[in-house]
Amino acid sequence: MSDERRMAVLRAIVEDYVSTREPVGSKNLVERYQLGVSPATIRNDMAVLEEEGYIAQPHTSAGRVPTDKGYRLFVDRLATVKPMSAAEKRAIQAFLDGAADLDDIVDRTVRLLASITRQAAVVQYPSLSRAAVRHVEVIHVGGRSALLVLITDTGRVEQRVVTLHSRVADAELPPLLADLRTRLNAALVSRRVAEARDLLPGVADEVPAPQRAAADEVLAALRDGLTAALEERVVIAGTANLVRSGTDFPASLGSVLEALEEHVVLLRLMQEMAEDQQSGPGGLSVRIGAENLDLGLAETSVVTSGYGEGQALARLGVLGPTRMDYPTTMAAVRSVARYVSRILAQ
Amino acid sequence: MSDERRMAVLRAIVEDYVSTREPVGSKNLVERYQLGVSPATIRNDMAVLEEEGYIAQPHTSAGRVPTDKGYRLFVDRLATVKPMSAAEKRAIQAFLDGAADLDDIVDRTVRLLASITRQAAVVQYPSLSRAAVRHVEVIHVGGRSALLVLITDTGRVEQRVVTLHSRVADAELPPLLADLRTRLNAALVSRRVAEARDLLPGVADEVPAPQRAAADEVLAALRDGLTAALEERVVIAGTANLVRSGTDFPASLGSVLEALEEHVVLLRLMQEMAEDQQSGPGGLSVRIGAENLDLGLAETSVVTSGYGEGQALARLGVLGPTRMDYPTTMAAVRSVARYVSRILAQ
DNA sequence: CCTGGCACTCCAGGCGCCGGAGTGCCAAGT
DNA sequence: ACTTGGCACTCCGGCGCCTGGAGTGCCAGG
Repeated sequence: MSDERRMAVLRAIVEDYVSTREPVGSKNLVERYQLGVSPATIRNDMAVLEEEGYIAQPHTSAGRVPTDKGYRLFVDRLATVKPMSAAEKRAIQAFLDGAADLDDIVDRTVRLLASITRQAAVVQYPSLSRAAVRHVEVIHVGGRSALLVLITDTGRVEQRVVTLHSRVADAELPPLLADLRTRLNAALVSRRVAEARDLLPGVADEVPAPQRAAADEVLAALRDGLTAALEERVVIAGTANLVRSGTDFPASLGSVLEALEEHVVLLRLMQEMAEDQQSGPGGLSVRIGAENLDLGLAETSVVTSGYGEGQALARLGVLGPTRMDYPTTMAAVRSVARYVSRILAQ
Repeated sequence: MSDERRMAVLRAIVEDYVSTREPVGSKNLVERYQLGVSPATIRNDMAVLEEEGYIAQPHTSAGRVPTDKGYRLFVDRLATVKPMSAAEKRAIQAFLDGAADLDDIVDRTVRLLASITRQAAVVQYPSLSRAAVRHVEVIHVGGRSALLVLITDTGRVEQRVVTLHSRVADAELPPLLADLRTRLNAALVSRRVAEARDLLPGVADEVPAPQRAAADEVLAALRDGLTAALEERVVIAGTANLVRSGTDFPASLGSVLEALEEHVVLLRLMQEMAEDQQSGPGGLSVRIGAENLDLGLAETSVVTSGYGEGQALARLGVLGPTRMDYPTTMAAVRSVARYVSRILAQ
């Protein structure tokens, strides 16, 4: 019972099913792949594979279809991630190199991923709790309003406008704000965002009593901005691609789109995938079908990779039918993640 | 030939077809609506309506279905926009009142529209070329970098980071930037964004020669920011709703999603609808089916309304199958537009 | 352990059939 | 000049039937 050949059979089944979308039978298998044995032998192997839960038949006397477990084994041990061609690599680089600011990078990346994989793409903004405060600015913009600007070392910028209601003379406002600006930068710069938020009360305590109320108003807004900077954000694209391969989603297509719009769900998924220790080389992580059933994404597979410094800043990836071409998808995700990381490194 | 009754028949056909999704025949029509005549009479009317192009039959001996032209007549002259219930109005208000900044308003609005109409919703950011500059800030953030912040009176904020390459002594940087800040605010505040962009060269000309190169670098970045502020942005939601009523889109569902992702297409559509002088009371405008064929949105209808000051700031609306419930959809779009305008007025 | 043969299963799709819903038209009624 | 009932006609949609083909499991022999 050559275990090796059975694996070859499983691989052939997955590849064939992915490309034809039809249950694959023993006869076709030996015709299309060099297995060197007769259909009857293959049938025996298939019976074992079915017993072990790697494949299944839709109904008696039909061909076999890989199960989620079968796909899992395939990506973990059988698939060889095909390297991308030089031309493709160059295209990726050229497309991403034109980006200006962070928003632009994220936007281009998600479109690029969607178009080269022909599936739905997801990119999470680099931020997480690892980001640190780079600069805080407090600007008096006429009247009793002030503008707060918060810049993190991941390139993210948050701003808030505060209109002060406290009893402070108009003339005192500018010096008060300038003072706050100095204190804040001294206290917060190069702290992590979450840390910085916890330090705000300490800053407030050092402000002289008469101006304390106004300072509190400003700090409340800043706290708001820091919280927003902690908040994860995602961008998606290529949902039309899901529809195109729509026959692969019996009935769930609607719920898939819903999940995609519910950014909270996506973020949780990305989070979980980041924690998967099974994530292979290059930070690639794959979720298959029912593995994320709880999220309303049964029948879908997700391939993601970390990106950014040490692949820890955030994740990006694609989402498609369980029956997807894992090797090429994984290659594309990995390549894009690398180039984006490189660009962000500047 | 009572023209009046024929219109009543058309209205009944539209309403029946919208609610049943099935071609409607003369017999059913007299049963379900109080028309006070016999089926044979209705048949005569229907023959005329078909002759005039308002209805059509999918095949001989089937019921009638409204054509695009029929829907058009319906919305223009036959439909009575049902006012929303007090409870619904309160719900809308409550949902929007919690919003913090502009992004939050837009985000909540688009989700709200999608959920109450059960269709796809689109909200364009208020900006357009009407927005004016409220404040420009130039901040020195350590080293040779400066942060530019641009605020418009529509609440939009753009920021850019510039790293200077010109030959300017480190010590000269702060005063140079402060000087620029003053000049820029003097020249640009309360100008329209497009106007402001054209004024930049004038500002540059007044900078003393030795610092001219550095100033140009800063102004280039600001020009960039102003251009971005001019750029239209849209947000969409509720694409899953389109899939749910998927049977109404024979084959085009994919292209509809594509169009939705191509923000450029949407913006052009919004633009065109804003120019439609047929836009009825309350700034409502409706596009039906093939009227926007060129955009890949055949079989789709779009209902939008302007919102913001004088309904001129931007547009919002929903997009769904041609066979949609126009009266309630129009009512919902109108109500939401009003509340958003009210909130933005502050 | 592989292989050819064989009997069995079962879906997919083509065919024919009919009922029902709908139409157009006409002649008669008001 | 409309409206109406009657009537013949059309045609889709669904149902049942059937058959061909692809696939399987099992067995006995190499």
